[in-house]
Amino acid sequence: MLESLESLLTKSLQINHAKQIHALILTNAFRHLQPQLLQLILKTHPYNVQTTTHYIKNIIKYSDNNLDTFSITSTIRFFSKNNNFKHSIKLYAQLHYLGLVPSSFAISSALKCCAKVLDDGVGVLIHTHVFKYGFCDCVYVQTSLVDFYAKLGSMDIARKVFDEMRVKNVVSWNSVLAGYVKCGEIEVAQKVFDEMPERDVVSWNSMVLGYGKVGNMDQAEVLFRLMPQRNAASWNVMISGYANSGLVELARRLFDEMPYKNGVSYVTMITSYSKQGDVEAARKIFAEVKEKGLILYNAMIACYVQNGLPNVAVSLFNKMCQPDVSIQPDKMTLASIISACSLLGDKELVASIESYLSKMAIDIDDHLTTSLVDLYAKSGNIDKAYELFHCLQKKDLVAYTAMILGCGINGRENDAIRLFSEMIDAGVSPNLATFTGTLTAYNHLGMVDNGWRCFMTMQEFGLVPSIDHYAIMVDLLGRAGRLKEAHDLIKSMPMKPHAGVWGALLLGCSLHNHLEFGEVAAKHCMELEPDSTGYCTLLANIYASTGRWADAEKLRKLVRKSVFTKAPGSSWIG
DNA sequence: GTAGGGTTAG
Repeated sequence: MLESLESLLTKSLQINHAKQIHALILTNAFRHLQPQLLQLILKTHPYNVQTTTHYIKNIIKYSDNNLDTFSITSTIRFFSKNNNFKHSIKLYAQLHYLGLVPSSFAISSALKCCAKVLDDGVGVLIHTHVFKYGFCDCVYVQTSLVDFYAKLGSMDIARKVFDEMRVKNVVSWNSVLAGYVKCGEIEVAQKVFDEMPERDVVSWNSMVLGYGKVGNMDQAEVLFRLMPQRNAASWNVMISGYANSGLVELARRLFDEMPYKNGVSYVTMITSYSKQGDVEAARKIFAEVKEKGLILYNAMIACYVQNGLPNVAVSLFNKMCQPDVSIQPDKMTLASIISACSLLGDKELVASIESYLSKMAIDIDDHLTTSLVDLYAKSGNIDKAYELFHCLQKKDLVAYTAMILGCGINGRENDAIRLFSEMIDAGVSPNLATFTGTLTAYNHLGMVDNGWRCFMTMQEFGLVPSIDHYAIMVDLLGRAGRLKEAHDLIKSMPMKPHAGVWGALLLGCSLHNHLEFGEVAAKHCMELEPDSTGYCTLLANIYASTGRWADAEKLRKLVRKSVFTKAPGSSWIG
């Protein structure tokens, strides 16, 4: 029986056989055959990826560590191919733990995964194995090392490994080239490109990408026209290059011109239009695609969320989950949907997302955690937000900003300010949103001087205050009665103040009964928003409290009159 | 080995 099962295992490539044998082996008696079982499953693919993953995990779990290098390597490659990089890395660690000698395949696959998830710990460990097990002349292993360090941004090490390679192929050259492109060193990349003994379409694409990255689309275009052959990636890097330079029309022209569009092309166009705020153009592209995949849906959903249409995003999400479409959302989808929930304040949807996360065993990474931090903070559960915030592997700009804003709207201004200085100490650079949150906190606390100092540090971070930052500062100064400073700040603004800025000054004036600036501010407000009566009322209050009763009454009459004449649709007079 | 999707404000 045992013998026949073993020979069956090696011979059986039929899917139905594979399933039967699988069932048999799981009945305990044949545990020792699990390495072969793994091979069988990986060779025949009797299940879909999800089920296969599930079984493989179980087989490994119950294998009593009797797996061999070959089965583990195949499994590492299976996980890697299905974007399950963390599992690949874990398995490589297990291989090492079992005292098995890794193959060149295991090493290069595991390094690839480390590069994908930027796991420098395991990656560097694998580098020591390369020496230990003597893979110094294996071009695949060495190239994976170059690629790993290049992706990590450690170009000096990548270069060192590359220079020491005795045998190099075009992929090795492309790896260093892509590394220099990635960190924006286009001159060095150009030098590498010139030195290359052989170039293929990937080399050319990297150069086109590199020039696009540094904003030199002219040179990118020159290379694009010059390259001996193009593939879809060539067109796509040009499209995203133009899109990232804000030249969406040129991107679109190439998109229309390209002979064979693929999924990436559509997604690139949708994302470009999304960044431009042109939701309708993005939606048209989306509608054009016949076979819609997960990434396309993700791009469209993100577009809706980012452009203030969370409800549309949620309905598209619901559509993709329906049986006739039946696309499994992943953590990217969920990050956008959580953001939508946060904007909508939809408690029911939040509950269903939470159960989905646990049911589908979604890998909750820092990105996803950050969107949850924002969600809980915005919905008032600041303790839970804090808890998740502390669970983050790496607290980045977005996480700090979400937390600072969250504290601000939950009355924890002191926490917001503390988090701000914590983030600066941690070497994380704030952006405009961070300052919005922090300045708002100072504003609520009425801490004028600290707020002012904070405002002044914006330029140290290379930031130009937006109109809203000015509005917060005017509000802060105005409430504190420092009306001249507020007025001076408005006059110094490089952009035209909107009604919110003047309104903040007017509010300050009404709190402190300051007529001179109050009249100036009110005049601007009424010019900018002639339909709004609130400004008249504020000015009338100033008149009244400074004893100018006649002016006050005149304005109030005006207000009453306009209430009766304006906006008939919303008026009870009808 | 090159190209595409996610999180923070308004």
